[in-house]
Amino acid sequence: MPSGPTLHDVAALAGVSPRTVSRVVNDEAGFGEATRLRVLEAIEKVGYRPNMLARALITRRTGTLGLVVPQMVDPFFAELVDGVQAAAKASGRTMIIAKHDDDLTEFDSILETLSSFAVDGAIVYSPRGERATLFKHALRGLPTVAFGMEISGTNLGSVLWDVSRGAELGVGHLVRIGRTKLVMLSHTGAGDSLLLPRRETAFRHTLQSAGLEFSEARVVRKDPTIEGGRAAMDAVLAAGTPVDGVFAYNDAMAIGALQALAVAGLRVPDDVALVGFNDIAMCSALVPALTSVRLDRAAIGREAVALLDRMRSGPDHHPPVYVDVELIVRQSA
Amino acid sequence: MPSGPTLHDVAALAGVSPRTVSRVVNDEAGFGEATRLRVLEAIEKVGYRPNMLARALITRRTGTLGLVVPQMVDPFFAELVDGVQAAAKASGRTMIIAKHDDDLTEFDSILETLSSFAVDGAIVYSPRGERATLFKHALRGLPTVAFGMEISGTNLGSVLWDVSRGAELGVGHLVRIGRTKLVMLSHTGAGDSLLLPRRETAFRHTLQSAGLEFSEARVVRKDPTIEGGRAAMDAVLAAGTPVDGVFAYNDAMAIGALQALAVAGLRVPDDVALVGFNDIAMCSALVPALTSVRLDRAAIGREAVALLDRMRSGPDHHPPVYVDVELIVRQSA
DNA sequence: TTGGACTAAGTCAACGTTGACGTAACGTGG
DNA sequence: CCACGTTACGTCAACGTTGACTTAGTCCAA
Repeated sequence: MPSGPTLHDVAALAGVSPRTVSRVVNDEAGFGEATRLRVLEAIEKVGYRPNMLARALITRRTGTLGLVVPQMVDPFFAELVDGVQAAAKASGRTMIIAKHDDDLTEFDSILETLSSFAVDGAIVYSPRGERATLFKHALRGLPTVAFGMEISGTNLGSVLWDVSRGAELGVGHLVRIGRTKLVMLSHTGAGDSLLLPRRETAFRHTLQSAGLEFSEARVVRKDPTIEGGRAAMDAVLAAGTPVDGVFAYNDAMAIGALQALAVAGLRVPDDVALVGFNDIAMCSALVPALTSVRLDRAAIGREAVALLDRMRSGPDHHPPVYVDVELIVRQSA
Repeated sequence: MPSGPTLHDVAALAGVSPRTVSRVVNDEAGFGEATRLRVLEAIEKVGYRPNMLARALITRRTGTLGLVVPQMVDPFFAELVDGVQAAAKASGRTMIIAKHDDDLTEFDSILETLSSFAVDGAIVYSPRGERATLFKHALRGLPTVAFGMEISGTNLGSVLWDVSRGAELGVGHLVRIGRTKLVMLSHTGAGDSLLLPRRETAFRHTLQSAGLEFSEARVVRKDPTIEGGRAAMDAVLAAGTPVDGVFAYNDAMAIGALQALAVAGLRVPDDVALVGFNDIAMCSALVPALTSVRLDRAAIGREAVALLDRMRSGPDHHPPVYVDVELIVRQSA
């Protein structure tokens, strides 16, 4: 692995000092036009590229952000990654993406690695909402923005979406279109302790404020996957629970419900209306297209990057940032 | 952003020279047991973490690999990323992931960035199979493994999967289960020029060698998406082309076909058997579960990392590596 | 003409680590 | 007890860049 040409090589060729080349490269002031041209020509000729390692060693800035998510196979996270990366790119930064598989030890070591590479900040989806690790690295000097959990402090901020309101929107829509026998397909939720209960609570509240019956039998909990959704829907049908509207924990479960309903010969939305959560891209490609609560991933990414910027220049404490949710009505409800 | 404790801080506390601390940290030889313990204790006490930037500046190694893909929202790529990352982790390395959105300029600048961060190697899915950019950066010293295209040279290798064989497997299976009126849902294929024709060619060859009719009307080309697959299948049905077996360009198109067939009241696999390509995770969650040609993403990742290792220590030229494909038979065919 | 302000450079050290080399102390075989 | 190898360190420079400071020259107003 050759090291490539350095400032010195360029300087020698252009007949100036390395410091001057550095100034030209970084577009600082303090050089003449003629010099600038000679230097640029020399840079071109030797194919010089700045060594980020050396630069970062001094400046302590890399122009790089770290993004840490549990996984990327779930389209929700894939699209979240996309949104954050778009925002990072828009602000001229490179992204390092890593995943922790919900493993706390790995999460810790990823943050360690990011720190040792001197990323300018980290944007993370903490495994099971874990907080201590976040505080630890933030205190050591890693500016961090957490997703989906309310947390703030020195070097630590958060971006959230209002899950309760999203659930209200979804369930409210089912009520508004005249559905009265609602069921929620929820998830067993070992992790995600922060966000899960809100959806169920909102489900109950919305039902009650609409004067509709609520009972524990109207919440079925399975894995938050297609198979889980199918199993949950099957369980509802097998139990003979009357149902004309379904609110799913996420889109994957909604897709599973769609399958189960099709197999059972029930039409969507005629017999049963169906609302998902997250609005992954696939929602619009389903038959019938899935009504879902949208989280604007692009906005989330922008807010996270913007918050990181504010944290770097502003005072210690920054309040959590909330990103709007929105109901996208399609064919399924 | 504080810089954190350095070797010097540890050295001062332990009463030794920084060089000795460095030796302990890197587990080189040349220090006594008592010293080792004192140093470790001091490291613990001050919370020392090595600065990767400084280390990499000298050693020219970062223990980091770069992975560059067109995008991550397509489950195929998401799972590919997963496979590569697992392999990198298994060999003790960190991954930097970036996406280029099929933009050649961005691809170039990503490779530039990776070089300037001194990654130990890059694993890339080149936009539209572009080669020149790969050669350029490889020659400049970035060891690179390309996916899905046959290329090799100094610092440059490739990992491929045999698309033709995959297509033969898929189509052959349809023939073997007695289907005689086959259709291929292909894609319009601006990009992917290398891999696309193979599938169609294999489709034709397999048909012909089974003594079945082939005509251009039996290949319909649309976008490689769910919607594209649905449109393609609709087109086949609308044209009245007799069909009892469908081979799709990828799983997304197969899912679209599944939808179109359901809407048309045709049963899968009874009326029409269906085979996808890639075997994304969702295949097994569909109803009916989708038979698909599997590319082993974990194996692909392992081979790519292994090839990179061989390239770093071996001679200049390494032949392309082929990863096996396999037909996963489920309910749809 | 002097002095001050400004411009266009150059010099040197430092960032935190490791490579190359030096050296004092100790052990060991003859 | 001397020569020699080995162990356990220490010293110093270097990696490629930028921060802080210096310097030489120019321009202009007083």
